[in-house]
Amino acid sequence: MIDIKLIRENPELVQKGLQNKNDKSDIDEILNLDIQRREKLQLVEDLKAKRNSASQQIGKLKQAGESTDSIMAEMKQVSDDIKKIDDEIREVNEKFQSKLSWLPNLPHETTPIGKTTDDNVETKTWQPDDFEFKSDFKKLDHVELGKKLGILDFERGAKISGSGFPVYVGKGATLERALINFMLDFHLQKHDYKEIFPPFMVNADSMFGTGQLPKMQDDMYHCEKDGMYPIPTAEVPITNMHRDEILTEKQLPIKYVGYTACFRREAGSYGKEFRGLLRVHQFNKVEMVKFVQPENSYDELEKLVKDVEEILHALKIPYRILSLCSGDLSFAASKCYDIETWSPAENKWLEASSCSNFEDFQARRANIRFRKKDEKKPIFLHTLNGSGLATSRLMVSILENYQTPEGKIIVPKALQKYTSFNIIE
RNA sequence: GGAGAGGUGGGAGAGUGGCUGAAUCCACCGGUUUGCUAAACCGGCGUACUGAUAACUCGGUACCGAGGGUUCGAAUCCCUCCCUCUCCGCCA
Repeated sequence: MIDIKLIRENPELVQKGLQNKNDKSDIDEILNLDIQRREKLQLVEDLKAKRNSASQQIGKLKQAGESTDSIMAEMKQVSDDIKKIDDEIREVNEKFQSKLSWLPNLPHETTPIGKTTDDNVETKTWQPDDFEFKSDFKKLDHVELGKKLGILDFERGAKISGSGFPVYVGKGATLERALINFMLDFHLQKHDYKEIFPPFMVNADSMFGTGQLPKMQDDMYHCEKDGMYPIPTAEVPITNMHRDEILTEKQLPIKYVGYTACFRREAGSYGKEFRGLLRVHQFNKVEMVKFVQPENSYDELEKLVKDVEEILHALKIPYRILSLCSGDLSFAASKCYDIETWSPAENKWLEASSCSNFEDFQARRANIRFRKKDEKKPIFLHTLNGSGLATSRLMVSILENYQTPEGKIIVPKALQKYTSFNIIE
């Protein structure tokens, strides 16, 4: 949520930021509702003050045994007026809150201005020193490899659930599990995160808190009967752990890491991108979430990216980092880095991680604050998260990069102690 | 799914129509005393919205699980919903 005070004080700045984010919302309408709302509020609160003091007086008069009929009749009228204005306020307020909840976060000043993915800025590329994968044989893509080795079964996934629900089989399943465990252990042991294993379904308040609702409604699965949403990312349950809480300065920064399955409808994105594991409805992801003091959040974002990079260094997967442009930023983000891993068969980069600073946007929605020494009021903290990483895209890069000319897969060294086999054939 | 009990400030817990934004205790913060620590004593201690002020602050309103209702007036009475706990049933 954008601070209404910022909109009041600096509407041009907010409007500009929204435009840079390709958002067409009109600030004037919100400001107008805000004025209406405050005018009515003042009116009704004066009446309530009047009623409160009269009521107190009635109490005293009654105790003294005096008549209260005329004043009670007068207050009856006041109460009726109050009820009417309160109804009007509720109506205006609902409209106001709803408009406000559709506004995306504003881009940070270091976020490159741009409209589309073409405007994203590459900040780094990396490949292992002993890059042994560039040999010149014809690389099979992950779908062919998966079929040939019997480790991925898309047809049966489609039968039991639908397209976009892959089945991992045999050593494929073990490799997937190894990858998850490796990444969790790595972040726990090397980066000092606390592990969380959250629910995979959340309520609407949680979805609102992290910014999925109301705007992304159609991108999510929804169990209407129970009002539950299967999570699109662990960011949602983990960030909402501290919803409506006031933390202490000492507790910060809080660093959580958790594995969850992720569920996405991916409405309207069928086509070539959907091939194999490239875009699926259910995938696995290890996610890092941080709660930090505002002045530290951009340092923490850089550290978050480093944490992701170290995983890829250990796995020896080539990658590049993009600083997303304003137009490509997600709804809640102020700044975001995408980390993309190399797929030699697809001959392109695949987004495997996204590291974002939401500043206080989510904290406002989810009402997450902390108490700071010498500050009278609790302060909204900053939240960040990053995938560390999503296994489906990573799996594509692993299979394709680690294939041999014979069509076997060498298990990356870092994963071998988790798989207990070194090769898939 | 059935039956019962309950939801009050950071925590424990009082309060059954006006003097209660809420006793008391604990925690926390500041101070006094004291070799240090502790103890004791004194003081402070919710949040949001809104208005005034250059600011320190001051005023108004709201909040006792949520939403409605009754009433001049609701933590307190009524209705609906949600959640927690106990027992029974079902179940991985």
